[in-house]
Amino acid sequence: MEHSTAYEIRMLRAIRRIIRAVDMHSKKLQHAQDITAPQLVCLLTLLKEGELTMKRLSQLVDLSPSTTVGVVDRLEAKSLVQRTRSTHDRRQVFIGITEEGKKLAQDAPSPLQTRLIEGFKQMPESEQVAMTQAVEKLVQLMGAGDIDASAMLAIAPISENNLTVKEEHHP
Amino acid sequence: MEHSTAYEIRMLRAIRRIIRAVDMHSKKLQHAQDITAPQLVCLLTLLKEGELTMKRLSQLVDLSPSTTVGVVDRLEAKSLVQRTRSTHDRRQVFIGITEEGKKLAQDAPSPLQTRLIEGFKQMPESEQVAMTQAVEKLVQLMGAGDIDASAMLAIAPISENNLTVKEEHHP
DNA sequence: TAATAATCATTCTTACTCAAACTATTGTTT
DNA sequence: AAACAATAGTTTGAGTAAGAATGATTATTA
Repeated sequence: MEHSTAYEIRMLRAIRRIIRAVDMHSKKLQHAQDITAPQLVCLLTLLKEGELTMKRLSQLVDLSPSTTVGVVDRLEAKSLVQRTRSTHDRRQVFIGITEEGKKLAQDAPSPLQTRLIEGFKQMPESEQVAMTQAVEKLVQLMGAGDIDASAMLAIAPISENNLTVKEEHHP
Repeated sequence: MEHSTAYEIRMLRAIRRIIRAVDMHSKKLQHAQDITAPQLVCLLTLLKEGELTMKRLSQLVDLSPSTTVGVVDRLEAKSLVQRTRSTHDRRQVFIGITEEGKKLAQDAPSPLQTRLIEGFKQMPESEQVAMTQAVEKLVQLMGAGDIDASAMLAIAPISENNLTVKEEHHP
């Protein structure tokens, strides 16, 4: 095991636990609200952005198109979204949220665990920043940072300066 | 969206990207080495620990028993591990690594991405510590911290002070 | 214009993941 | 000993995930 350092192993284990916790929370959501985390994330994205093509939606939720098709299928089966073929470019399909979907999305719990949210809020903001940046740095190291520009703009610019905490008002 | 702060959204997105990066790396591994990350993690655990019951293995690799069964099935199909029913307690099944499995495990790449490993090594150790602790703190917040005691002891205690980085020497 | 390339959504296959239900076995109670 | 509970492994069902292949459509090139 000469290719692994101690921190690497800890990191790997931590990542594994995060994945598991996310999945288990999703399963709980499914049981209680009849909707899973990926489904809810898609629905919230559609609520916020309006009609989207499959490709654009898959980019926004960080899923491959083939996966997103399945998620949308399940949402459509529950009448939470609907598909409309574009007339201009008939390859495209617009996915829109229904009234029923809006209702569900608006009073659904956060796709992130309440436990995490509560703990997060109780941390001093400096720690929130540090933690978020550490995780984002991890993402960058993993090469998962090939993000489209618009998404980067939608997210507050990440710089070292942010470590010195400022009050931040978001509209 | 009043239940979400800006950092929460960033965090959620970051987690999604990590999950995706891990999965994609596993798919690459599968293509190149005919073994996936979960399979390799199980194999490495068996190499290190020797024969294990299904329950113990699932605990060590942070997977549910039902999931672990599937992974072991696939490893067994490739003759990398074998099952032996216990004679003392015939409910138990011991899972052992085969010679073929040992060979593969010994010169297999790390289940963690080389890209991450390289980037990680090039960071100053203080940053490695900070990052690992931040991620572990996240795990704790997610309630994925119901870990067996030995694992907890192996991990340095996480306190707020640790986030403001100090040099740390570990034996 | 015809052939070719690129794009979008989709289907198919393989694998991972968990909870819940099920089987077999062992331990405990009455 | 019979009834009951507990435990270990497994099967089943639903969902997530990605890549490869496919079909339809649009854009580009010869």
